[in-house]
Amino acid sequence: MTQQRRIIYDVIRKSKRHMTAEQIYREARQILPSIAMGTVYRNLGLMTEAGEVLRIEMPGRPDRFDKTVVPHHHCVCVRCGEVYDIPIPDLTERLEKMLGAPVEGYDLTVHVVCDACRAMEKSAQ
Amino acid sequence: MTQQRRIIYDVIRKSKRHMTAEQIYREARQILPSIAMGTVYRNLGLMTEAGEVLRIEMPGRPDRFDKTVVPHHHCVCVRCGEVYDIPIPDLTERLEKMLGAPVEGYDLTVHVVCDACRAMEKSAQ
DNA sequence: ATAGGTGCAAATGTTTTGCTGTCAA
DNA sequence: TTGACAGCAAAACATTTGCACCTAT
Repeated sequence: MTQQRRIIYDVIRKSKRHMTAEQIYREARQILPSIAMGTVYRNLGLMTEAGEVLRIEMPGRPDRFDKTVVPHHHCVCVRCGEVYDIPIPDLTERLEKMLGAPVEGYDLTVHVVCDACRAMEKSAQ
Repeated sequence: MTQQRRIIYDVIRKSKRHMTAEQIYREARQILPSIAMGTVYRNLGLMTEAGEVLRIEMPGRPDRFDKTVVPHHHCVCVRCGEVYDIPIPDLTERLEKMLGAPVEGYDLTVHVVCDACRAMEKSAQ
């Protein structure tokens, strides 16, 4: 494990949010200014393959990375774009029942208005 | 409605598949060789906004376009990448119940091995 | 010394956009 | 005739990759 990889991992582990590669890069540069974007992407890919972090993919948005590697679901705020974990059970069996065929997996992103944005809207009106 | 837009729409309407912009472009060029990729994208965007076609977005794959505009779900074959409609009911209420909060919408793509690929695998072994 | 990782820059794939000219209403 | 749209090329955006160099074993 190189210095760079350790820094990238620490950034992800310390963050309460689900960060994009760009955000991780900016944080990592605070610690090691010479680190390159390519190195961040390369290590994120390797760490994802190794199961050390979880890559969250959503249509039309940059990937985000999660320190919690057990499979779980996410929602995205339609106002601010922030991504959060949500406590929803695995739907594979349900989908197989509805579909009547084996399911290899699925992508699910729930669109919501997050608490912060809801509070803001309430105070604004 | 311009000649180009009519052609693009016809290509989508006549196809049994869910085509990418690239595929639509290739088909359209058979009819009007001077048509430009930008024109295809521009019209796909306009037609999507107008509700004339449905844009199917999936992480890491090019968008696909569906002549069936009523909201419904799709699956993607993990072998060949082909996209199909699937008959699954709307999950909004279920998600809201599980989440205990309002849901603005959601993206769901089910990963499967399609019939064609399943048949191929069966005959191969 | 050597296998692998780094930094840099260029390429990738998809999609959008600026601009100038053209066309259909 | 004029506003919308075409064609073209360049830019945008997220991400990957080739390559020469470096660095820990």
